[in-house]
Amino acid sequence: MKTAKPFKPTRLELELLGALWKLGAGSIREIQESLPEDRRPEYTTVQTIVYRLEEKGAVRRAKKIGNAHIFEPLVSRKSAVGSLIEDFLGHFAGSHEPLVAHLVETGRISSAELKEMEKLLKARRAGAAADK
Amino acid sequence: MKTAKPFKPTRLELELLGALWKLGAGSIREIQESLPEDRRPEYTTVQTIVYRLEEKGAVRRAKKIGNAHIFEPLVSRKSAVGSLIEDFLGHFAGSHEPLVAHLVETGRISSAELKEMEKLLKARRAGAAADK
DNA sequence: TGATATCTACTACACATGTAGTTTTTTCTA
DNA sequence: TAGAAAAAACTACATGTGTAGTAGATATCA
Repeated sequence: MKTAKPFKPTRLELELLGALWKLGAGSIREIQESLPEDRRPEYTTVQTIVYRLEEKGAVRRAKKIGNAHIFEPLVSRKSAVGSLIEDFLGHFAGSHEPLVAHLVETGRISSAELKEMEKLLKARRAGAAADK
Repeated sequence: MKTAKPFKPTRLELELLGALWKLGAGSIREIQESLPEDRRPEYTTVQTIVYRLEEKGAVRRAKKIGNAHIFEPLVSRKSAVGSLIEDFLGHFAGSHEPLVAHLVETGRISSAELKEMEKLLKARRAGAAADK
């Protein structure tokens, strides 16, 4: 079971994909307007990025309403975020200790999250042998 | 207490800085040759990157041996890696759950590391009030 | 000291990304 | 149906990054 397309979005691409994941699908205008006012690019900028996402196979034109194309995501948040993380971890080939240490030291991880991680870890260990 | 310069290295820059951190200081040639054979750029490529690191204030010419300049890092691994992580976490503004979940799901974190994190977390909590 | 090796300094270039303007087409609306 | 509004399609451009070549200075060795 391969995870299909490892699409690694750039900062802006992720931002727009985030909007699409929330919206489900939407026009350029809708995408643009769903972005937080502080970092909301011009309409044509959003358009450019969406077109690029289309070229990269990350979104597609689902239908047309009036004269507007409605775009829908073709990659899941999970896979996109996964690619990002994998790529990032590449920087730490070997040990991720600096990463986890930093997360903890800067208070990025709460004890609740740690608990959650423990649970996940246990579950993973339990199912590891049966991994299919 | 501000952490001085938040220098965020690129992939290659980090690679070269890594070499310098290991070496302590070194010439372009030494830096180049200390890189793993598989991804070892041409001498001039290393040179270009080191020059850029110099412009960015991340390294400096410490001295000259023969006709070769010896460069030394001006940023610590900790601060550089910290910047990288901070930047990366920006992608996950809000919740880092996708990140930790991914780390665990892909077996990136061992139970030993989790234990370590718990310890760190406890220490942090204990010292939090006295944070100076 | 002259040839050879090495290094520096400079230049070049393609590709990715962020950013947005201009022109053309389509669709409403008075 | 003509003009306005909206969107599409196309073009442009600066910056950052990876990658490396070339020319000229410098050191070293026979």
